[in-house]
Amino acid sequence: MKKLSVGFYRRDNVLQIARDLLGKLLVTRWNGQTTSGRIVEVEAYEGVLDKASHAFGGRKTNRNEIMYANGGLTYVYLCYGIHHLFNVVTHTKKTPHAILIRALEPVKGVEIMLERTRKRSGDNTLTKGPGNLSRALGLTVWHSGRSLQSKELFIADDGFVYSEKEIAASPRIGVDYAGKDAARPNRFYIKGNLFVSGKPK
DNA sequence: GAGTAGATCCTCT
DNA sequence: GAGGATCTACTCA
Repeated sequence: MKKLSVGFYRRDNVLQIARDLLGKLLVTRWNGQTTSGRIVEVEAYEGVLDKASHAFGGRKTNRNEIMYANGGLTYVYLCYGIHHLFNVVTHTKKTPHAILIRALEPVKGVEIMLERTRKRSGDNTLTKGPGNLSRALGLTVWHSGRSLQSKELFIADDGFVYSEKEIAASPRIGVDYAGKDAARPNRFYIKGNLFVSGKPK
């Protein structure tokens, strides 16, 4: 198992990176508690060109300035006053691409996730959807702007790969306000995986 | 089982 | 002052 290098995040094709993240392990390690999960659903946000992105048209604020940093950082932000959404910043400086991690398949520390989410049994809602997965891994805005090269928080490759035919693309979720950009097929997920958000098949 | 309202608060205009 | 990259629970059938 090895950490993904910064070179992985700094490529220019955010859609390719999003697709490559499927099957990788997202690992958090704090307070002596290790939790990890395999990424099964992501959404790519194409910076200034994408109306659904916080950085559309070159918008830059205190909140989203992390998107303008070099790839390989986290960008966590609070949505609807309740949910923390975990993103990975990609590309290099000045190009605010980001990838939203929407769902994981729990691998390690399931009990810890249950405790954090106050659930009793490990059903498939534990890390289904960006709000849930952030809660399960203990991610908050406090972690925004951190490096994915640290030992507390990183994405690793354990050699597992999904085949091309297991991966599906679709429009993104919850971005209807983005006009025609809402129809972009920037969401990638594993077909038939129980932890992918939306309606189960 | 499906559809909808309410939660809840930070950020930007 | 409005609205958002969401989730849950409750209603109704």
